[in-house]
Amino acid sequence: MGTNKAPQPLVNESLINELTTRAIAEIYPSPEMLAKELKSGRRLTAYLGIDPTMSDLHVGHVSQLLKLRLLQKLNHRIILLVGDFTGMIGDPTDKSATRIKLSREEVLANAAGYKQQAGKIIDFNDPVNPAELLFNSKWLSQMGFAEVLELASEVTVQQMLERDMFQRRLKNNKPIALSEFLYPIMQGQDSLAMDVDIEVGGSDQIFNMLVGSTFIRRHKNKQKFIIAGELLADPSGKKIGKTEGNMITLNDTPLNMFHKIMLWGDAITPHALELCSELPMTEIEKIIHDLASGKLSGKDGKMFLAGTIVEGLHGEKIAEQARHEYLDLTSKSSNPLVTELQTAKVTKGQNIVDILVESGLVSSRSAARRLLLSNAVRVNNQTINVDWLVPTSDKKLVLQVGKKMHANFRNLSIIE
RNA sequence: GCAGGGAUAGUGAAGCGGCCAAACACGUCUGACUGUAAAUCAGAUGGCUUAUGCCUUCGGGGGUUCGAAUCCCUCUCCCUGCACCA
Repeated sequence: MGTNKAPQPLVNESLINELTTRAIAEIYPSPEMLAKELKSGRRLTAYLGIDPTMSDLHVGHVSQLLKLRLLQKLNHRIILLVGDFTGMIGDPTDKSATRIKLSREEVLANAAGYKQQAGKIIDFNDPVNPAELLFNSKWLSQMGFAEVLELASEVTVQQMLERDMFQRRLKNNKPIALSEFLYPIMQGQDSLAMDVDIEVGGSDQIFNMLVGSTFIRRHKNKQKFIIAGELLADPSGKKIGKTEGNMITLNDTPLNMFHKIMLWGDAITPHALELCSELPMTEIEKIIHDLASGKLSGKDGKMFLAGTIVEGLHGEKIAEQARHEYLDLTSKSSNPLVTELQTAKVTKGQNIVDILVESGLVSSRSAARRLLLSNAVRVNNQTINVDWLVPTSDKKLVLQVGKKMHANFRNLSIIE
């Protein structure tokens, strides 16, 4: 590493404009100052930190990764930081209770897929300006108590307590672990250790990111810029993807991703296009206009959204294929024979209740019976009841529970 | 350390000796309607070889009782006062 000569930063008005205005919640100290810095010709170092608390990155990360991508295009140095050390403490942001600490093993396991998934958006293999992957345990695990105290003295308890989520917990008499106060300090130390100029993050990270700016100002005597992106939400402010089932990870298959996006409310389309795609803002304006005038239906708008997001991650060809498979899967008449269905082996005469449990589609026999009673189970698109047994004639059957997710389908291959 | 209060299913929260597998709300799942969207309406939501049957659940353990989520003892954890405090 580091044998290449650092590339010369580009000054591209439209990219810089995109970077400083699109999907932005806040830029510190100001968008203008950031734009000015980006045009200074100095090569800047920017980073996005992600705690490996989950095994996969999700759509929420896309807009921030796109910010990094823009910076990469402008030839600035970009870093994806895996918070393998901080992840073991747990960020208190937006948590009403102390977060459960993760074990070292869990953290590393979760971090494993990040590079590959983030690689769909930022380029780790660029010959001239590759993105870098760093782990913050590298410096945080080396710190002594004296250094920690030194940094801790630069942040006041009052500043910490200003945070809503701490206030809420104080009011509700919920505990606040002292280690949670140290979280922003560790994140600030990340900025110091990498000597960054820009930190990219969600608007929920503003407090933590500002601590880093404070440290940088005091210790490096320069301004660290903060690009705080908007969080994906529908117009009523409801956050997207908070529930497990609707969580779209960058590891989802294209079809799955396409389908999950189609389950979002229609109202999200413009916001999601702005955040999660690279579609030019002028195009998005047009979509908004067409949606408002009725020229584009809510459904078609969302189809477009799903196609655009999947294309951004997997390319045009695969996106088109996902679209076809989705249409195929959802058309009422066709047999839902799609690629990549999981297979379960069954024997002739086997009872449907057993099959449902053994194939992992439902968690208990009681649950299976309940679903059967409510007409939720289909074989080859035919609703079946509790008494159904594997027939002697067919060789392959498609079993479906409910009509929602791709994951609720199984190919049944019958053995003698 | 002392004195009080609390721990109930995914979450919040009722229940305070039998009618409790446990109200209600949220969430989740399913059905209808749709665009396998949203909204709305309806049902379900511990498990079991489907049973107006059995088993396991109300922080852990032990007891009282014909019978305990409910009473007593004890342990663990949390909260609130008071005391102590580098």
